[in-house]
Amino acid sequence: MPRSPDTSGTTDQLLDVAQELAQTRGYNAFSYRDLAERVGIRSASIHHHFPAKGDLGRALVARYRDRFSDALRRIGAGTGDAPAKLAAYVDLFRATYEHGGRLCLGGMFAADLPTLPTEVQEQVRGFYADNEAWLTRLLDAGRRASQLHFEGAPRDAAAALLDGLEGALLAARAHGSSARFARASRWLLLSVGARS
Amino acid sequence: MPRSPDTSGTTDQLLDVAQELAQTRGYNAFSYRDLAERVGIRSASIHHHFPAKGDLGRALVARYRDRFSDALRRIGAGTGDAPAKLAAYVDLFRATYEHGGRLCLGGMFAADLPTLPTEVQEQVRGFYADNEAWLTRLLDAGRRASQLHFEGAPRDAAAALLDGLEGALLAARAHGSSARFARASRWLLLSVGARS
DNA sequence: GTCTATAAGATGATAGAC
DNA sequence: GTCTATCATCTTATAGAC
Repeated sequence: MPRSPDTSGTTDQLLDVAQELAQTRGYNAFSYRDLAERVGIRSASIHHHFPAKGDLGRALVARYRDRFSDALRRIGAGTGDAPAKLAAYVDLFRATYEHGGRLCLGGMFAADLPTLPTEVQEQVRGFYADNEAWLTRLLDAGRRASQLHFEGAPRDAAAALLDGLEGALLAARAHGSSARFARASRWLLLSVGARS
Repeated sequence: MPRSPDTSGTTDQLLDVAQELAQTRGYNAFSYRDLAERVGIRSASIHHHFPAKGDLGRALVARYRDRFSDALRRIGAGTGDAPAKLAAYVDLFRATYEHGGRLCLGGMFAADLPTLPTEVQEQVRGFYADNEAWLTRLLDAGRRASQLHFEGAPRDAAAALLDGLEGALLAARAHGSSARFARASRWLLLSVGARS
């Protein structure tokens, strides 16, 4: 009988390693050779899985975006109130930093944007759109339910929240401090009136 | 009689062009050849001004940090109240985006951090420290004077503010929209009770 | 201070054998 | 699906002439 989806296939292994390098060093600071050495095959073999580096980049953001959307759906379907869901959202970013000091792939690729193939650029914009839309809905509903308290448009607060978290990852890694992330993110929650 | 400091010397020209490329594409996505073509000399000649790329990187952040500190001093020495000074601070970042969709060099190099020579890494951390210290003082004084209104430690608000602005530049460029920056930054000002 | 010439190594990529 | 071999190009960097 067939096993559950073999997640250790070479393609997945390549994606896993490439994602780590992309989140840590950025799109332009890792090579097929870097991947090859860590996965244990020759760099030429990678082209069988991803003919061009742009194909790898596209697959990378597409998968990241899918997984992130899944996480948002899981949080949204949960039983907690808006502050709890917001805390769970923040925790997604905290976990990213704890995972070897990684940045959000969306944020990292946003920094690399003009150097990326256009299809990858579009995926990055999609990642931002996903997050802003989800956050806007959560903030709006939370305020209507008097669970959150802030001034201004939910859409603006959502943008500021996402940007704050992306920036907090950047700063936390620069400081080499998870506490630095915690301080900035705690304040963000406070600023939308999410008492915890 | 000698002219005022010749700012169009080759070294300065190289720094100017390198800064633009660094803010736009990142440290690893521009080469001595890119600089050479734009400045109109041969790439080998650049090594006379900056023997290794790390020297260029260090000079780049050092100058950026100096200029930024000057701007902070100017704002701090101004006559306005805390909300006005905060708005002027935000405007520094807005102007960066308007200047050809550039990111903050500090934020961009924070994204490139692990690929940077260690001396450059230290300068980047220094940039963050400069900004956090300056913002902390401003926020603290502003709240004591009842010109700003927010909860939590000024140091945490300062971190969140800086991170929000770095992230807002990233997002604005991804969206190709100065309005996107305006929305996020306006909300940030609102969140510290800076009525404008 | 800028040039030509040159180097060693990296990079993304292809062809073709196994 | 992975390998060896090979490629053109790019990248940082040096030596030495002008």
